Amino acid sequence: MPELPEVEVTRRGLEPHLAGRRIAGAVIRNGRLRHPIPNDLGATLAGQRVKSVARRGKYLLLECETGWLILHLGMSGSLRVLPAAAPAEKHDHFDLVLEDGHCLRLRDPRRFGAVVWATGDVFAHPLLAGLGVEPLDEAFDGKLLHALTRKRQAAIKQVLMDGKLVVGVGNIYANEALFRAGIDPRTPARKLGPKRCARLAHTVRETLEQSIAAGGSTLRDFVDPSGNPGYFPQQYFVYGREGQPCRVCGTAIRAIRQGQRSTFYCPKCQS
DNA sequence: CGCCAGGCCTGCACGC
DNA sequence: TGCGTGCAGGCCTGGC
Repeated sequence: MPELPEVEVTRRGLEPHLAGRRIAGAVIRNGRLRHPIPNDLGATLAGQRVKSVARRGKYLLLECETGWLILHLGMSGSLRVLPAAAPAEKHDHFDLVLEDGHCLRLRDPRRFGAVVWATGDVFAHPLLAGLGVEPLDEAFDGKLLHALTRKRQAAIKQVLMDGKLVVGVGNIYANEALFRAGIDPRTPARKLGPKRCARLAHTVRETLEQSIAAGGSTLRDFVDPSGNPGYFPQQYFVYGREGQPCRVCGTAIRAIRQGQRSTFYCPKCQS
C-alpha cells in the first residue's frame, strides 16, 4: 500500500533511469487495471523521450514529448527498472520499454493501479484536477488546514484522508500524524482550532518527510526501483498496534473503525 | 471457507 | 436550485 512517501521514493529512484531516455514501446500483459490500458499505448509512446519524472499526490507523472504517462500504484503496485528481457512474473502487467535495453516494469497483484496517457495540461486531467494541496508544499500549514476544515463536521481522520483537501495522506500516516499531534481521530474537523491545526499540519509533514528519508516504510508490497525490498523497519506509534502499549505513556492502543477503515489511537495521549 | 487489507472512484441521500 | 458533504459499495488478490 504505497502512500506518498513510497511514491516519492519511487520517483527519486526512477528519475535517473528514465529522465532523458528514449522509449522503444510498451508491453501490455494485462491492461485491465483501474482504467483499461489502451492497446495502442506502445505505438503512442514509441520514439518519445522522457523529459522528467514528477509526482502529484500519489500519481507519478512521466513527462514525454507529446504528453504525460500517468502512473498510479494503487494498493499493491510497485515499479522497477529491469533488463527488458527479464522474464515477467505473474502480476507484471505492464512494461515501458526503453531504447537502452531496460524497461520500467509495473507489478500490481490487486490491479488497483493505473497507467493513463494524457495530452495537454496534465494537471487539468480528470484524475488530477480535483486534488488538494501537497502536504510537503510550503502552502500546507496550520492556517490552510484550519481554513479547509471549517465546514467539515466529519471526523478529522477521515477529513485528513480526503484527497480533495490534502493529497497523499493515507490510512497509516493519518493515524501516525494524529498521534503525534495528540488529537483524537474522532474529533469533528471543524472543532479544531488554529493551534491544533498548526500542530497537525506540522506532524503530517514531519511524518511524511521522515518516512521519505527512511526510504519508504515497511510495506509488504513495496519494492524499490532497484529491486531491493523496501523494508525499512519503521516504528509506528499506533498503526497496527492494537492492544500494545503506547510508546509514550504505556496505555493500550485502541482500534476502531471509521468509514470502513481501521483507526488506531492512544486514548490517553490523544484526547 | 470467509474475512481483511485499503486508494480512489462512483452513486446516492441529505441539508442548507 | 445546486452544490458541498458524508456515506457506502465496488474494484482485486494474497494472506490468515
